[in-house]
Amino acid sequence: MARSGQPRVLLVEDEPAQRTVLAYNLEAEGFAVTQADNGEDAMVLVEEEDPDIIILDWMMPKVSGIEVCRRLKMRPETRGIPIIMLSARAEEVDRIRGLETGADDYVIKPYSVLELMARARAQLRRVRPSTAGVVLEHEDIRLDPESHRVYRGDKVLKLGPTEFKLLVTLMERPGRVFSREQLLDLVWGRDIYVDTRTVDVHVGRLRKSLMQYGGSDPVRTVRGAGYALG
Amino acid sequence: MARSGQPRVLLVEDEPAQRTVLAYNLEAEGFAVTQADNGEDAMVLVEEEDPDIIILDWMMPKVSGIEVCRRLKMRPETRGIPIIMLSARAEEVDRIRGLETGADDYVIKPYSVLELMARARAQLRRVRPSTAGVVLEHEDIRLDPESHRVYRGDKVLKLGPTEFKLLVTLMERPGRVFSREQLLDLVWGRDIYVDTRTVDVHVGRLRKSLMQYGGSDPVRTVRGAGYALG
DNA sequence: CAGGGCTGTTACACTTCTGTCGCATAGGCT
DNA sequence: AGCCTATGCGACAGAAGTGTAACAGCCCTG
Repeated sequence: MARSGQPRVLLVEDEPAQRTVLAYNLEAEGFAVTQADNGEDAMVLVEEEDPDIIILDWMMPKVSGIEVCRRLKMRPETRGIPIIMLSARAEEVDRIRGLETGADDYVIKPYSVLELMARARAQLRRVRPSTAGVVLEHEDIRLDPESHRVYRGDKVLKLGPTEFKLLVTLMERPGRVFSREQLLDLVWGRDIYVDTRTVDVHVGRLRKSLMQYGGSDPVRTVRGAGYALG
Repeated sequence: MARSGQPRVLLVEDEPAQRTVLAYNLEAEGFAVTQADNGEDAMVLVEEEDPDIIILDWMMPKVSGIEVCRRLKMRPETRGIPIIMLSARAEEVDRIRGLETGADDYVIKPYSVLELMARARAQLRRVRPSTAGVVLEHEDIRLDPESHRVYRGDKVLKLGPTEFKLLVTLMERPGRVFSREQLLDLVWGRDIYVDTRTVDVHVGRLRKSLMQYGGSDPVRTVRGAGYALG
């Protein structure tokens, strides 16, 4: 099912203050947030809200996070929902157990809110395009996120990993201008510190790749602002 | 309110040397910096300057950074301003997080200035993403902030960055007369030292660009007052 | 461990934009 | 009309933004 609009997140955390801060940040990030403070409610809300992603505290009264996770990953209809586990303990044992229960990612408290946001987005990105099965198209460029292939006309293009992510980002909103900072954010990840000029270089490489069999340059440079497709 | 120009940062740090270094770097990075060396002044300056982001030292005389943060996050009108907390040691970050002051990010001293800049920019981006998907229109001129494109009739116009920002400003309130000083403020940014006559020149350039395919002059000169659209 | 592909940075050339000046012209006032 | 000030506009040097090649480091794979 291809859904648009705000991605829905189910936030399960028993500590009210932490939950509030996280909810605030998630909402600022563009998520529609549903909150639960225990595992039982969480199980119900998964049904009702059908979230795109779940952020789950490990330690909770009644039904623990790990138990919620295990149950959800057992049921076929909820298995596909990415789960990020929050844990207070850093021991490797926990990490392994968390992943064994099927959590898709794992963040240790105290975490950087930014990091958590980045991971949530990454999970979402991972699940969304493929479940949607959408092929992105713009003019004569076709991009299949599932097979990781890019076509121009009837030719298959060869792109590097960064070029690919860059193109995905641009193609998700053709025409929109992305600043170098936004692109760093979306393509490289928000907690990576890379010179903004690097974006230029990769855009250059992407251009070259897109035109490897000829054709016009589909990437528009907006001086003083950034880059856009078309 | 859609603001353009330099992002404003309120830097609150009681140690003069550190404050100076940071202010210097922030300014070099394009921020308009307001400084405070204690929490009380900070609270006042938040009102007066309405900053886009606050960088806040944790340890300070009188009102501590934590307290400032807590107060600001409590009030709806200031809650949206991102706050980056500076803390002296890693363990303290835990405590700050434990206190749930609601800071948006934390940076541990000694920090890399580069990192702090990156985080500040990231926060700014998070809050001020883009002027919503609205297309500004006035008579036969259409301006799409997202794609950074300007049309007159069915022709795409080519504008320079300053001309574009100038036009955005004028189109946000068609008919309103903006003084040269206001335009400098809105388009160039707060404390940029530029001759007011420069506005004339850019208005001239904007006029030329808007009429590059013919058409009437949509910009009205109000002698002794400024410029307006229509 | 050598080779290849990819990445991030840097340097340089090139283009476009910017701010200021000087002078022409228009508008308003007495 | 005559005067004075505000505005328009072309020119220009310097600044800023951008494209690209070159390079060194990294992580693979064979």
